[in-house]
Amino acid sequence: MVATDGTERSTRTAPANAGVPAKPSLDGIEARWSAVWQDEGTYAFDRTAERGQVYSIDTPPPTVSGSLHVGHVFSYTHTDVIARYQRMRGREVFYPMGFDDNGLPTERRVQNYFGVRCDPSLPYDPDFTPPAKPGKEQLPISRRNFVDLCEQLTLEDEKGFEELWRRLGLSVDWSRTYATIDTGARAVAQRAFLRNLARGEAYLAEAPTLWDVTFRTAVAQAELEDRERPGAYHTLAFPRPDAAAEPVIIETTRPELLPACVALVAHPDDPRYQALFGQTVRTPLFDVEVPVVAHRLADPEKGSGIAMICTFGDLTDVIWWRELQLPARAVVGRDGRLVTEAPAAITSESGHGHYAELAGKTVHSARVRIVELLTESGALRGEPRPISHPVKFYEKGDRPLEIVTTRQWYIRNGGRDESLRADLRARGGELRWHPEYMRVRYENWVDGLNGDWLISRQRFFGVPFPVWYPLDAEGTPRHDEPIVPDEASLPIDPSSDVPPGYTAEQRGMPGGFAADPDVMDTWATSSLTPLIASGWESDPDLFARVFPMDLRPQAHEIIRTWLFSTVVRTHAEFGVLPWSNAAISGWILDPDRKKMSKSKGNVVTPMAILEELGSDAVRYWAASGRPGTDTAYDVGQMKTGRRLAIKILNASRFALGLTTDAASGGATSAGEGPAAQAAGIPPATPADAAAPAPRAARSMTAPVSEPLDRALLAALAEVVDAATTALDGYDYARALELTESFFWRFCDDYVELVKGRAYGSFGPAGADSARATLTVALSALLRLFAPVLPFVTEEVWSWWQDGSVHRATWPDAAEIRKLADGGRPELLDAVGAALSGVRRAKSAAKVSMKAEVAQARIAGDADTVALVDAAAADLRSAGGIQELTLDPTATGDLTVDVTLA
RNA sequence: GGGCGCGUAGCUCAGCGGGAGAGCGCUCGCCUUACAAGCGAGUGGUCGCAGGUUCGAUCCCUGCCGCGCCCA
Repeated sequence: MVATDGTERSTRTAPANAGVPAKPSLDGIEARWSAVWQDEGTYAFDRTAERGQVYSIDTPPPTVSGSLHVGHVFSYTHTDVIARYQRMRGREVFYPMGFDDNGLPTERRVQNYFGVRCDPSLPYDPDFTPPAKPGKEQLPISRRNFVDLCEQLTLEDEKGFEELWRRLGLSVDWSRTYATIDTGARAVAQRAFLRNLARGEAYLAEAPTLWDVTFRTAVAQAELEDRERPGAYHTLAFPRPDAAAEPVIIETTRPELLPACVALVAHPDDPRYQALFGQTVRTPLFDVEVPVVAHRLADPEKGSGIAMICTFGDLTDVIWWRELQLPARAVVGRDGRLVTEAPAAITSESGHGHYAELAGKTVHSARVRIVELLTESGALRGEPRPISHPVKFYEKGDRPLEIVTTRQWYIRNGGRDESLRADLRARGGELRWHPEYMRVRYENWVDGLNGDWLISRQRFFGVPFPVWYPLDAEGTPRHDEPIVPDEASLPIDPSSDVPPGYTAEQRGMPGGFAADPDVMDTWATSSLTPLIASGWESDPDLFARVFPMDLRPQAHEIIRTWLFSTVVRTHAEFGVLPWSNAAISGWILDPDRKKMSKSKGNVVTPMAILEELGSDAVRYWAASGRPGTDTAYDVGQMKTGRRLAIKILNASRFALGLTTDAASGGATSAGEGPAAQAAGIPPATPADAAAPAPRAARSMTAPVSEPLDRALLAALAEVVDAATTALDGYDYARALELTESFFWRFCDDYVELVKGRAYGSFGPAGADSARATLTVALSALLRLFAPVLPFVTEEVWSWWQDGSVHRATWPDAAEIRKLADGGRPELLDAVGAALSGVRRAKSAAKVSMKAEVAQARIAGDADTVALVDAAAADLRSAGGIQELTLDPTATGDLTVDVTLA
């Protein structure tokens, strides 16, 4: 028969049984089914679906400059399980894939890979080719050449990623990929920025900024981390103007900032310093007069309770400087060295002399030298006292951050506006979190914001700000009058594109224009992934069908960055949440309970393990990890998954064999009995009717008459209900556990019990009942397993069903329950316990399980024994029991006394 | 320092007011025509510690100890 798409599919159309291989195997199923899914468009998004029918996913774009590790496999599997479940529930799943190629990690990788570095002052070289091997010295190249290399390398990386994802079986629509630096993403990032700017949510400000001196870029609060570092308290004496008065003693960990000192500060209630407030002191060495001021943030417990305020040693300095309106005397430059020119406040000759000793030195060297100078002058009291204290670092950097005053773009995020902060906090409350307790991470973060979101980065590979500045007659940029492009022209690069109303010759000329030199923070682009993937402003029809999205899956450590920033952007643009659900995955830990990360060198490459054990096995492990819970990398669990997959192959082969071996009653065509409905087999079409109907389907017209069969189906219906509830709550692990444990009972007890009857030992009615039950149960089990084990379930499905299991409907508990017709799940437990008792006796006697039992006597309470009695014939058959006696008079647990033959 | 999560069998983890569970491991057995990459049976835990609530606590409350993470 020819399938609807025109391809030959012999396994689906041959006479019964021919589709079931004699020796089923997992070998090669990943490649085989990935290709079929691709060819048949199994996961293609139907963009005619209405919004209510769509389930849309804001997939995390992995950073292509890194490599995928098992942590990715872990969390992406979780999302895929949900996607597959929703698809089977009848939702049209919008599941795109992005690649994050934007930003510093890519720059670093390109530098190392090609042995180059970006020098923006160089002109573009159209003939440039990178050296075959990176040389010792990094080759300086132009910005455009550098960006070309970034794009070249990330394209290769993307290919490798896609190959792995396909192998893993992600049900992504691969026709819908994006990269965070591609044309569409740049246009979205620039458009969103221009809208922020127009509404006043984006603004340019010259302000003290956390600065990484290695990368020479500003960094945002969200990218900070505290690291414990050794330091030392230095006790310094500040002389009073009245030389006779006692000097003021302060303690500082950063004596090199003494030339930047603008005041001393103590707590307003501190009795020790009441008399000093309003007075002045003079800085040692530099002899600058500074006031003693009061501020609540001065900690009376810390050091001597009085501190020096420098511009700027830390973020508290910035607060003091701003709130107390102190002058700026910056000494640390963007390169992390003390600037050449002494602050103007230093006027004395000796002050200049001392400063000259420090100028040009790194912060570290300056500290060493100033300690010597302070010691010589006598201002340093005692020895420095070593301490350990938290120091702020850029999370990707390895030198402490400095604070320098620079001009930067900011986006309002509630950090300086209580009403916006409250609104954004409320958005977090609106979002459904899985697991629920992850919400507090969001709230902690919002509550702790101390400023707006700084989005400028002084880097090369990123989305440029779509902004130029007019130059006045002296050639000085007018930062207060930025020139912006039309939205229609986006994306633009202001360093090569010319603003409206100007000519290219005017670039950099007085009266002309200059480009904003910076690029946006990667999060400024990543925060727009729901808009990039949905075709915001470029495909309004698609956008209306998929946005706001249903799900954001992501890791917990980027709630403050990715999740929060996305909420900020859509709140500003649309006044809505970007998605209704956030599923937060945990981390992968190595067997020593350490987080797996590249820097720890304990990362496992996923492709090897996928090839060794199969994708379903690895997915099984991933899906066993509870939502949000950190999970150990566990090869043993993967092996269990592989065994499960093999078991599904074998059990399916057997069950399908049982349902087709013996001649069966009716000759009706497939898909018309009630069991056929419950098994998910569609009604026959005219084309199908011409072909021989699989016998598996024929027996499904038979009624499920036996109590044991009804019990099995009743239990199955309960499992379907519970698994459905679990998946609706994003608890894929619970759903898997329920399905798996039912499946083992199905194999070990039910199938063993009905084997004889299904072969026809007790006549056609009993056989048909068993076969119908096996078929219904197998069909439902395959579909329950399908989201977690897409390959093996598709393989088995193809033996006897049309179409993909991944487009089949999710099992319907009500239909199964109807077939069960009042069957009692406890019957299965009771008969299972009886069978177990018989096995125990054989095991204890060390005889084969097929050994005959002369007599078995089963005692228990009347109800339980009656249940066993209802399946007595199957029990006798499965246990090889010649004489079965039932005693319904006992109390307590079922007991089984066995006399072997 | 504040917040959140977690401490249950040798290991990995479920359970979360009335019988302490699964998988792996280990022991013993079985070539049983679906499966020996299998099957059957068994072994194994004062459920972190100390109080409290309750007729009853692994489960709820309080405190403590340990581990992890987030935030300062």
